[in-house]
Amino acid sequence: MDARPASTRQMIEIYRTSPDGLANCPVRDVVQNVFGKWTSLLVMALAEQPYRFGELRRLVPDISQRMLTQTLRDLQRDGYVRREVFPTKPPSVEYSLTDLGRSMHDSLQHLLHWAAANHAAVLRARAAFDATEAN
Amino acid sequence: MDARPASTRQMIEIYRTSPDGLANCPVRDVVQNVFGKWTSLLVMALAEQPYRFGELRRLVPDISQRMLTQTLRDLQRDGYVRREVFPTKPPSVEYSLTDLGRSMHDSLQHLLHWAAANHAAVLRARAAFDATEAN
DNA sequence: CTGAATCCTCGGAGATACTG
DNA sequence: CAGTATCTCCGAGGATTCAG
Repeated sequence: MDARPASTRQMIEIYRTSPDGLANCPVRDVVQNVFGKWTSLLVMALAEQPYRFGELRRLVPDISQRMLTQTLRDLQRDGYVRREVFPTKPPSVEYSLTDLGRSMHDSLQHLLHWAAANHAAVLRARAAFDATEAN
Repeated sequence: MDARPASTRQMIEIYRTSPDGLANCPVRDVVQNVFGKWTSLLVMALAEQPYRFGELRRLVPDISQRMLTQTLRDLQRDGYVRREVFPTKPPSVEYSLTDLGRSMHDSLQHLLHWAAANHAAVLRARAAFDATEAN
């Protein structure tokens, strides 16, 4: 429809023409998993440096240990995170980003920084919307 | 902590030091709302051109009309989408991206394209993980 | 220290029917 | 045509307890 190489139109077509309808859409399959409640935060942390389980737990105090375990496992499963076990006296496990994870983080960065920079604008929009909606 | 202007470390600090803990974190507040099941798809569609309600419905056949209404409303509330009502004989409503929405879409693009390009790699990682996990 | 196993809650999301 | 109103279901996510 237009000249752009990977146009939004093409992206929509990818959504629409995926095997089992939209359920197995490639883009969504990836993106949805990136937007769990804790995923982006952990990816950001691990993009900075490798961390051990307990370090991540202290770094993100609000996460439950169940969610930390599960999110790390999901990230590992999708190939974003590497898990290394060191058989020390109390066992220690180190998590780090793979090349795939680093690559994904680079693309995610744009949105994260945009969000940080434009949060105020979104809040203003919300307040204005709620105000005009209240009548 | 380091030289990067908006470093991941700073991003993590933004997460950690937000008013009510992580609950009202600016970054997450924005990002979470962008990753609803249909949000990115609708933003992509509207980034291409304005659409009317029924057009969006046909463009995304799998979405229920309830979710279409609700997602569009959420997008409008956060200032990403403008809603214009034309009092024609059968009323018609047109949705289009605002400047804020277009700006957000530009940042989201990177991840969407990354997802489309790297979906195969993720699938391979998953298969390998599940294989070694099966024993 | 690094998890696994259970139980429970809450909200996202779908199906269906009705309305200006 | 463009929505609202209910009902329901399911799974993400949390709290707690147990284990290597």
